[in-house]
Amino acid sequence: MTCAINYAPQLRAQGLRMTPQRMAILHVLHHAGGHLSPTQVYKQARKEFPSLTEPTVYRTLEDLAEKKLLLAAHIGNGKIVYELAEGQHHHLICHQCGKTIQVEHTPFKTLYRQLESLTGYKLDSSHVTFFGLCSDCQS
Amino acid sequence: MTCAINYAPQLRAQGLRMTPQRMAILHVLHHAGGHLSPTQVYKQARKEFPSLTEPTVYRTLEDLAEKKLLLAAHIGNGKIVYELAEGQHHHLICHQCGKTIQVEHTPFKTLYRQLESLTGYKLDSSHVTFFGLCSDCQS
DNA sequence: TTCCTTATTGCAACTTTTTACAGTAGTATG
DNA sequence: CATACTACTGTAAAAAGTTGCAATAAGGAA
Ligand SMILES: [Mn+2]
Ligand SMILES: [Mn+2]
Ligand SMILES: [Zn+2]
Ligand SMILES: [Zn+2]
Repeated sequence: MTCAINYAPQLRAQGLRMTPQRMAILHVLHHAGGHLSPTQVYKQARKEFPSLTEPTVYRTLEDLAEKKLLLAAHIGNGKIVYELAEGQHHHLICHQCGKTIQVEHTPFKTLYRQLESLTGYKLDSSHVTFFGLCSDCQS
Repeated sequence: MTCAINYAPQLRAQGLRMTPQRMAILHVLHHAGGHLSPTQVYKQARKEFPSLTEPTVYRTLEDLAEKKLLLAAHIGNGKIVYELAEGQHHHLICHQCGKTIQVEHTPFKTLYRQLESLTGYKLDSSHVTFFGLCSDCQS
């Protein structure tokens, strides 16, 4: 739990404050080592900080994602999950069996540059989800 | 409203049935000419078929998207919208001002091929959303 | 330490989305 | 037509996510 205090400087740098609620939420995500849904975060973080409420969890996850401390991923049907922002990557999900794999950002760079010069948008290159059939499910 | 009957063969080909509920939903999407949220579809389709219920709308939108009659788009924060599946395209959304533009699939083809040979996944190349800053919001 | 500013939280009410299951109604077939 | 099969729908209830607002508490300054 104290490990989460290490995020205080990053928060402060973004104009955010460190609170026990945010400590609990960051701690949960820190130890999960993967993607968690808001509900999962809520249930687990409550164990460490029982008075935590849902609105706080949803707001915190959104705020921390906006400030790039977390990554949000859309995993289909409007489901959203979060993880600590560490390596830059994207996801491929099999919509037959659900198997998910990560891919580095590197192969995307060319496309991103093309899109940027084509549209004038400056893309933030983060955490896009693609769907398809994994090798097992293609037969 | 009767225009929606034209989708019956496509439904049938996928093992689905044409019902008055689906007629109403397809009709709404057909005349909207853009992306609608499930709630918007529900409210509008009720005008044409007042006994329509929410579970039917959510199920129908998912089913029709799965069978490729509709496209689902994740537009951030777990929000999802649907449109009739016509041209193949993707979206760029400005997360400052919300301005959304379409881009053709063509420039994605090379990347998709790379990812497929890299991962063994067969990607379905549909309707991905990217976020960034539009030209106006970059200053 | 104390004070001040304002970011953050909890509360209460609300909206949206999901679930399980029993009843209904497309549609193919004779 | 009449029948049978089963995809589809509505109901009722729960779960998940959202909103506005008043009270609280970080954390910088005095
Ligand atoms: Mn990830
Ligand atoms: Mn679209
Ligand atoms: Zn698979
Ligand atoms: Zn913009």
